[in-house]
Amino acid sequence: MEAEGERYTITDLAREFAVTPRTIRFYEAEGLLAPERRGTTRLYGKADRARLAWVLRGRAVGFSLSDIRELLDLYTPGSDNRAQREAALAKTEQRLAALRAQRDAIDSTVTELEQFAATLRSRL
Amino acid sequence: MEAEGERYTITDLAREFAVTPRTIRFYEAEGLLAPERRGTTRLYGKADRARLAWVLRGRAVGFSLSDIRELLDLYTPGSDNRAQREAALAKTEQRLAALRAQRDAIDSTVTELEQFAATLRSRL
DNA sequence: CCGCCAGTTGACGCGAACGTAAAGGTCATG
DNA sequence: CATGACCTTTACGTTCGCGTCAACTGGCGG
Repeated sequence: MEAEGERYTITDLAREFAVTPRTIRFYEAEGLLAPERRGTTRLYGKADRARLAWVLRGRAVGFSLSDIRELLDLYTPGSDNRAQREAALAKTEQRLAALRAQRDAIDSTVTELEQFAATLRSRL
Repeated sequence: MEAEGERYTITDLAREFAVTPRTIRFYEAEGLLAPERRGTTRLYGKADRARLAWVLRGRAVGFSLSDIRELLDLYTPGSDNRAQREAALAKTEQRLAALRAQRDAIDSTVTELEQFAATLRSRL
């Protein structure tokens, strides 16, 4: 089976995710994407689209591109020996801890901004 | 009253918040801090300390330094006419919306990473 | 007075994440 | 066949957030 399904051009994805084609090519140069080619033109499938979505959400939560590459590499099992899986688990849990801390920081900031907004409204 | 209270040196604050003095000076150059001087040496008070804490938490949630400066400027009322307060309120609520969106992104990512961690553990 | 530490101001450097030409290939359409 | 739309690569430019000297200035202990 030759992976039937939607194919997207680079500008399709760029529009859908509100980034520039340049950005998508840059992610490919960084090893985050690897679309097929028809000639020289890139052709993206469902999986590529999902990876791109992952990358962009990673970026939205503050991950660096190399962070994201690392996580994506964990997702795609590769040669699966025990030590590698344990390392992957450890790294994943580190990320989780950092994310929860970040969410706490966001919550504090939100609370503070809400109070500030309230006092602003009260003075109108 | 001459604002009695603790005074901190730059390295005091640097240690307390786990940043380098260079970082603190940089924030001052960016207009985020404005400590007193005894001669040329910087002296930080409680308010400066609080501002620094704000800056660092802002950075932790992904704000740029100019974002942070903007928010700090809103906090310090300045010349308080009605239009300005309404603008401040609008900007504050934009920030709030962005922060909530970011928290949602974090929650999604956390959920996904948790599932991934679970499958990793099940394969050990 | 000497050395040393802690502070200061430039000024240049750097990695990350793209933007922005410059120069060209390919394909449809009039 | 020429024009335009869309794709490509190569390569240099830019912004942000500091790091890293370099060179200097007090203040303090011995």
